[in-house]
Amino acid sequence: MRIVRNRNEEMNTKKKVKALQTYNETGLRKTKQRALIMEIIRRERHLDADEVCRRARAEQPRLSLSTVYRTLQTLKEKGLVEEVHFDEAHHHYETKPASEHHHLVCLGCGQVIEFCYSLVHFIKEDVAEARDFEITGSEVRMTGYCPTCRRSK
Amino acid sequence: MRIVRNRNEEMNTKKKVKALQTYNETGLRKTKQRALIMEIIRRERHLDADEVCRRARAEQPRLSLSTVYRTLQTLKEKGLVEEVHFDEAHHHYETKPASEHHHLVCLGCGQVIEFCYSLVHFIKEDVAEARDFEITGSEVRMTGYCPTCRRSK
DNA sequence: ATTTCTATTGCGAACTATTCGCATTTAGTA
DNA sequence: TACTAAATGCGAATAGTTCGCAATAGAAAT
Repeated sequence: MRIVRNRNEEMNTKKKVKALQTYNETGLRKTKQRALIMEIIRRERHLDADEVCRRARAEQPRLSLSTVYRTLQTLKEKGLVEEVHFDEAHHHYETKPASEHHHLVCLGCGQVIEFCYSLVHFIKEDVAEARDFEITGSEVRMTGYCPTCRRSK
Repeated sequence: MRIVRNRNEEMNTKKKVKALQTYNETGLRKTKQRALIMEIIRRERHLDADEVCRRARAEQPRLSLSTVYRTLQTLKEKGLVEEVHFDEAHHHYETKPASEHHHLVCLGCGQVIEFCYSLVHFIKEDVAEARDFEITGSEVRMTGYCPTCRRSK
């Protein structure tokens, strides 16, 4: 564990409120890189880090892949971005959605469909109670074949 | 796509039946390595490749990590093993369970609890119909904190 | 039991995803 | 405008996984 000495933590209440109004209430500095990354994943969902970087470099050619990773990590910690896990051995990212949703992945063409299901929330509450867990996240992923890919098999 | 020329495919029916009785109906050759890997993941659930390899080497010190990866992959294709995805950027494996189950992971101590929920199956059928997908797999994962870890926070 | 055929293995190198250290730049203050 | 710490870019390091290939070893045929 390292000690995080965040500017905000040292401020008095009045200043803190002011600070929190900058950059989307996160207390993070506004940078072109971060804004662009945020914009890209807001526009297109469940990209992986490399895809984010490639898209971003169209506008900021010198953007570093490390920065992309660091930024996604930071935004995830701030709760603005969610990491999703498909079958692949790397992560995908998306802006935190208003309503909880889940993923249906076609193994043929790779398309990802998002779907909502209030039952999932119910399961979550139920599991939390049954196992006495404080549940912080849940992810439902289904894989299969879309109509088109099924036909061409 | 490469052409798979499997011995069994060339056999006549009579011989084929005989072959299928060897090594658990899979048509795979019986090897010490494969048997050991299978035994290890049957005994202990959701290990990752490296953990499987370390445990196996207690008995077969020269076992190669590549073999572990290849074997898990093969067994997965044959439907004997399932790959599960936690938050980490690598896979975990378990023998295919009799009944579909899901995972609850404690972010504090890392323990994994398996739970069953027939509702999940219902959701699966429902999504399949609504989106016209042939669904081949589903995975539900919840993360949070167990009672013990919650107390020590 | 011996031979034959090819699946499987071990090894090291290659590859992909991710993180880290550090010098440099830059946003937000004072 | 100057100061300070956050954020960036770069290249190296690490972790997980796959690949190529020669050597080994199951299973079928003799």
